[in-house]
Amino acid sequence: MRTTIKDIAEYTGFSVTTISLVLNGKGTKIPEKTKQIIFKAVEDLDYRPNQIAVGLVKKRTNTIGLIISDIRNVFFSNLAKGIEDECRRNGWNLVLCNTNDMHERDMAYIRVLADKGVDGILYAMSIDSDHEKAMESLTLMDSIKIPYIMIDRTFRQKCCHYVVTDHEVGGYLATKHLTDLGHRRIACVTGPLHLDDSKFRLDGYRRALEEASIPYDPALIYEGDYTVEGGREGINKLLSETFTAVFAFNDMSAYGVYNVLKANGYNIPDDISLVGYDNIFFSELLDTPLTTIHQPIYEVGIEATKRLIEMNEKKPIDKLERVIEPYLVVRKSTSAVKLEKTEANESVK
Amino acid sequence: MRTTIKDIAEYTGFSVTTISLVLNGKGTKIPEKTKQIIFKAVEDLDYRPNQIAVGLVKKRTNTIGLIISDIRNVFFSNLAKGIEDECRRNGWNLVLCNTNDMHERDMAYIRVLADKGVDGILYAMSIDSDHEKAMESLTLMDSIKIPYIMIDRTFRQKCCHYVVTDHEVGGYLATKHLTDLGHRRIACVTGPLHLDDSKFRLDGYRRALEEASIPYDPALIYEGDYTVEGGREGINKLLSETFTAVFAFNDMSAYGVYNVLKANGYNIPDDISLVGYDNIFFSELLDTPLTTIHQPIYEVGIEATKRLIEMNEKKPIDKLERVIEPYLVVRKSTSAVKLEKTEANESVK
DNA sequence: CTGTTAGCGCATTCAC
DNA sequence: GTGAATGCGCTAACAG
Repeated sequence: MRTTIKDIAEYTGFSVTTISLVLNGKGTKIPEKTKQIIFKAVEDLDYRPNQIAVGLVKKRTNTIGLIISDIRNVFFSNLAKGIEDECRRNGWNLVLCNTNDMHERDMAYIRVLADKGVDGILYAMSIDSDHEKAMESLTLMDSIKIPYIMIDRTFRQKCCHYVVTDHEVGGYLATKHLTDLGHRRIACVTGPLHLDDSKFRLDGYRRALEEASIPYDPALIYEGDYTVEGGREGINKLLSETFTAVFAFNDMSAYGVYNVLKANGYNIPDDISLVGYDNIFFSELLDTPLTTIHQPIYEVGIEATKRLIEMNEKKPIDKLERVIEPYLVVRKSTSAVKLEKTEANESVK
Repeated sequence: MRTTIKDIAEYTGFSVTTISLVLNGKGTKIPEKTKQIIFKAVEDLDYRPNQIAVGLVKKRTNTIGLIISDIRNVFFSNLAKGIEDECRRNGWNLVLCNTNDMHERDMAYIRVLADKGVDGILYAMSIDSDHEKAMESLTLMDSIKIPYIMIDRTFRQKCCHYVVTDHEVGGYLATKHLTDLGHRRIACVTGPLHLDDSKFRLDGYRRALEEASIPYDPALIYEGDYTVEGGREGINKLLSETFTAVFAFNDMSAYGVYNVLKANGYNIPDDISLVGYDNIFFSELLDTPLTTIHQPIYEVGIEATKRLIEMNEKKPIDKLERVIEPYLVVRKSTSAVKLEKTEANESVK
């Protein structure tokens, strides 16, 4: 049996209260001698407070719940690492919940986390959350009265705390890099466009286009799903159009584009430039290292965790709207557009 | 305030006991009518038992602790996904702990998990655990009296439950594939050799060599650390030797080898064949898709979780020694050795 | 300065 | 069939 506070009370002869007091640093007026004895006993009996009991009375578990779609997604595992690192620094713990992008699981996990008494939830909404579903899960979140912060994905129709990267700027940066290189026909493999992040990246894309006086052509836009397979399908569809560059809305779909392009004999970047989004560490390992937008997602995890813990310390919680800036990482998959395309390509071979 | 069992007792007029009884399916002798009323009240008041209170009295939390080095490692995130999936199916939860391969963190997390009252621990020991440290953490694990299973990495000097893949067979398979292709000089970039898994893969390598009557040459062995950087360093050192194939003990270091080899103008597989280990999803996305050993690590997660949950259900826990077989995945990074190497290479160019 | 008394929310004997 | 009493291990008034 685990030693309890009672055991060390008997062992020392002091009452349970005294023990609790000194162990929680509230024994201001307890003689040094008594403390010594108690600490020694704690040492001798290897006593550690049962956190379940502590949690029951304090209504605090020092635990955060993380709801994401799939930890195997490198993007999310980076996020999770940031969160867990910050948790550890503060003596907190992390409960991991994968929803596989199913809204019902969002709902189920929110309830479970509430039942377990977590002190906060970090929430990356399921990809299948349309307006109604998003509303439903956020209403549930509000009803359980546990602080929560939305990460990565937002849902602006409802006011809530969030820590995100600036997807509009990211989309802009990626596209501007391409227009700066002279590209005027830029295809897009987006993510699901009912998601704010995808929507914003597309906004950024359009802004960069406008600045370069390039008309927006819907025929160049393929709505993907952030997967390698989606990237493959997208570029296959897109290949009937003419373009000199592709902007994939995440690195995973960029890999799909990359594969199909190379398989079809295209040279990257000589024939077609490619820029991704996320800066997954694999991207620099490709034979043609991928130019991409770096999202400081690890930092998002840290920041969100810090704030969530803060919310548990002090009362005043003003609206948290933290936007972290992404930046462009130029590697080998993009180059200036060839003025006389066909000829240029020939000369390369 | 959250509704408690007391609330629904008052609401229905029945006692707390009765509520508890029917909600836990132990009200065999309670009239259907009463049950109906209670269930209705639960519905009306949206009552859900506080799991902290339940945990305190039942001494069960239905929670598993997972100790790994770094969730960003694709290998571990696959493992974690398997674990969490199986947890969810059983109504359990997962607490994630990253140790960054630091033994002291293993120790700290083991204690924390015990304090939180998890019902089981899945433990992948820190990479820096030498004999003494391994002994220390396993002794601690034993002392806290919580069921635990070692995953991926074992420590055979001490008897404990484990679920692993067969590293010896994996090493054998990888090497045999190479010897079958005619390679006789096969370089190795291993993992830390004080780890059982690396040690066993090397054993497998030697067995395949013996079978092919190839002498073991220590000069071809570089002890790496399972990182991309380690792979780079390893191959740079090894390049002074002659060999026609490289066996990297995990895909990450294979990427390092791959990069350096290509950067130095070697063609894979024409000049040098390369086989990795792990079958990370990224390996098939390389320009030269990597031949590698697939470790069913997701399945390891599921299996380990199942057994850990079982240990909480029934008493009889016999020694668990589950070994899951890996298999070879042949892709494009390996080919038959060229008989007249130099000449053959020239003709390719 | 320290001990007594009450719960936290729930499950579980044991009576009625 | 149902309820009152007890306690899980701990913290926190409140006394003294």
